[in-house]
Amino acid sequence: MEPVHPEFRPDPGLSRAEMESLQRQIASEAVFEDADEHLPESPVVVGVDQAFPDERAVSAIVAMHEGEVIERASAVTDLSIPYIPGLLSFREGESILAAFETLECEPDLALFDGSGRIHFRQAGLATHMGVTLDLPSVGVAKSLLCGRLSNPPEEPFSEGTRVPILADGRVEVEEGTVLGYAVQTRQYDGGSRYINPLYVSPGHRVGAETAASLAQAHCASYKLPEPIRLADSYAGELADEARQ
DNA sequence: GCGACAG
DNA sequence: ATCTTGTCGC
Repeated sequence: MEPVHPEFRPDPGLSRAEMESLQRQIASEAVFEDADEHLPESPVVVGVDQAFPDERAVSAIVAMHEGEVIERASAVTDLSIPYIPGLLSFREGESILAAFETLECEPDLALFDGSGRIHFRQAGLATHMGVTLDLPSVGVAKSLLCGRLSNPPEEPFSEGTRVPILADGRVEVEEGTVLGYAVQTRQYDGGSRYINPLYVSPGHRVGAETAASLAQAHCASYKLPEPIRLADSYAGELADEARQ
């Protein structure tokens, strides 16, 4: 699929100020609530993840429908900027969009490895990609970029726990706005080890509660939603090949 | 100056 | 994220 808003393509050649300005524009176009048209009964869901062999970015997309993998797509690009917290989508976005351009099926929803609305300018990777493609999207991060937990219960959180993530002073939105949820998708029973929660937020055309529900609904036996987990291992395979 | 920060 | 050995627990 092609970008519906090519003007939002993440050009790594922009200055930092220009990138941040574009993010504010993207955030204003983003819809952080459920779309009027609900998702189909059995949606095609894609998981997106990256790996970085040497100085290149490998983006992998795994498309699933009713629990089955129906397509895999990928792309490799050279990296032009370093990792800068808050500007991740400008480092990885080019290869992600290139991979989407080779995807033949029409996804109804995309799950990204990284933040969506949980971002300084409310325009994390999942939001940037979702708005650019005009595709409903959800951000699934393994650590918290900004914001704070609201009234967290005692740790470790038990499986199924959801804790609201509220905007703090670092986020360009009214303080206390619900940006997403910490979601404990899996947890060990007793024992000495415990699993950290996921930080789930709306990318585009999805509300915070729905984003959390979608992330949970797509988990199989592991902490990460299955489409993302499969995209992660696929990206890893491709990266291994690229290194040789 | 200090703190803090997805992948 | 990536680079890496060992170690814990089921």
